[in-house]
Amino acid sequence: MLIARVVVDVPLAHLDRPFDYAVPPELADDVRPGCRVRVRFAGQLVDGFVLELGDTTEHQGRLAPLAKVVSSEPVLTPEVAALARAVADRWGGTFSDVLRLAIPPRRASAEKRPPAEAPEPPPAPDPAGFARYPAGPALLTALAEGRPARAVWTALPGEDWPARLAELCQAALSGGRGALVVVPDGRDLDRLEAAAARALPKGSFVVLRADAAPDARYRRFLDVARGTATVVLGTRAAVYAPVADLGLVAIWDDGDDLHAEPRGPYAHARDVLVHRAHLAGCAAVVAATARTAEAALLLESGWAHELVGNRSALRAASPRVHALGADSELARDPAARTARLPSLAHRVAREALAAGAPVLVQVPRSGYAPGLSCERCRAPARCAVCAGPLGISATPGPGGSRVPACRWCARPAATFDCPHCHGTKLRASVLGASRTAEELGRAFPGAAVRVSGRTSGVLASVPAGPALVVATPGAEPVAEGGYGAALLLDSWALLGRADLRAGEETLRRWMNAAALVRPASAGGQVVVAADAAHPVVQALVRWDPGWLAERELADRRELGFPPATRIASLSGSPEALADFLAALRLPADADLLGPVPEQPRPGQEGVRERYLVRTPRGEGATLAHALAEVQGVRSAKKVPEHVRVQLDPTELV
DNA sequence: TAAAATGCATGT
DNA sequence: CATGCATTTTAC
Repeated sequence: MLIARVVVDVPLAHLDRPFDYAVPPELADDVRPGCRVRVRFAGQLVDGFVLELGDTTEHQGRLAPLAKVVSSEPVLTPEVAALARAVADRWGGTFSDVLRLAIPPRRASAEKRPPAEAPEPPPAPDPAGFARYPAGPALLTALAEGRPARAVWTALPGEDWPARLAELCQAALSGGRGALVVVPDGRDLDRLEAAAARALPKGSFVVLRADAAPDARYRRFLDVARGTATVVLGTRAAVYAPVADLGLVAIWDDGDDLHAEPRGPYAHARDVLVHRAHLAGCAAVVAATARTAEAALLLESGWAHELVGNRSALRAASPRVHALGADSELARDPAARTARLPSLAHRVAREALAAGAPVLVQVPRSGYAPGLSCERCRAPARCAVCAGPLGISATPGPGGSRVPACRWCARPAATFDCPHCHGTKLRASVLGASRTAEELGRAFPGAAVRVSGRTSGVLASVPAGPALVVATPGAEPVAEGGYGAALLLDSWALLGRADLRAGEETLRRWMNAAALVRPASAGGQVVVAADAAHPVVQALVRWDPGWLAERELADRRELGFPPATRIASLSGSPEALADFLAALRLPADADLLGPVPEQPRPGQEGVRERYLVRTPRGEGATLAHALAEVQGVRSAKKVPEHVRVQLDPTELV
């Protein structure tokens, strides 16, 4: 008798295992490993995937028959199934949670198309693009020969990274292997797609983006599953794409928090990618302009080699970076930043504009005055009704009025009474891009001012020519011919954060902006509004992201934070947490930290708190298993209140 | 949402 | 303490 091992699509943790079903003779021709089926499960008809076919079962009782083969298309490949299982285990989630991210919803119409012919592999790429990196040509050769080379690539400032990543894919493809590249957002994906169109044969690659129409999304997924397209370019969910004969996985800007999956089991694209390279025995490239502590650990542990520019190439490519003194007015008072732009920043901007070049101005937040605080005691101003933060939006209200309002519940705050000191006046604690643009317009009359940010719309690029381009981090447009200068005005907001990653994240944002500036030899200058003695500022001035990443890693080791340790965050109501912890069998050397009250999220009710569980890195698997076990017991008992479990969450205070 | 297991009142 | 019926639990 033919038996199908089926993974059913139910979110219950205690049912996270395959179930055997008998294949009725009339379905035997259609059923295939990896295909979608419907089965009767606890009375209900549920969706599932066939993991494998066999002729034996461990199950004692009578096997139920498969109800239906939804489609014969093998969408769950053995390699992806193994990856999904590993990810679920590593992050304490369930297999079906991961599959929901990995396999897009089916669209029957897309399956009707006959599979296209796979294009011929291209020739190996010209290594000239990597000539400035001593280890570059060897990496290309390794990829073309199908060897599992692993690198942390730190791109030189001004690098045409989409072209380089396309060349890495071309190398893998020339050796007959597939490749997978993950980037943070749609704008980066557009650039990568354009570069791939130049370097790779037509039809050999597909672009997977989460915001694509369901039909197009499934069609492209099928191109990959059927093996017609062997290179996948995409955003974070693409780490699970079923690329045939995977030879290379790569990620761009792994420090960008868009790579952190906000849906369970909350796995980070870089970490999934590293797991995948391990399972598939393929090459891996963790690439960025800056460097994360996680990437530093990959180097330190010997898992990856460093791919960095040589000294002279770095000198030739870097802009000149100026920092301000510690006592500068600008460094201390955000409100003084633009209204009284320090003479240095003013001069640098004026010079660039006079030379006919655009100037990039990086500000921390979009909007007009997104953050407000009490004028007297400087405590952050909160909504009297829901305790959400007050702000002034970028778009003026009726009659051009700018009234403070709650950023969660949108209630206008006509009056303000500070709960700490009973002050009644508000001041801007954070200035937004719109406000900065307004003030710069006054400081440089005659210069065109353009804004790129979430609220006002993100620009992909700006033309050469004098203009002030105000952008929030991550929304900096690429300038044709490079920017003449960049002013980094968001220093205090970034460095002042209590966040564990504040230093690393600040350098990442600064470098991503500064990398768009022309080299110093072409007049490119960067002014950073922060104390020159600060290590993050030093790393920028010397353009040494590796040094800062090593320091960050050492700090985390000292403080006992990831990636040096493994930390699980447990959040929920106090009662649910108490219940959860009572059932949790902590690994022997685990610490339990907390509880700390959690900021209520918009639309969330009741008191929530959070515990952290810390274990040594080597105990991570034990911890994840123990957490999954408790989730299983709770789901079997049908405990109504959910406890959110996140392993190595990005935000750790 | 189907079968099996369990709970519970009822009648001898 | 068997029987019938309702409710809860299981999960192939």
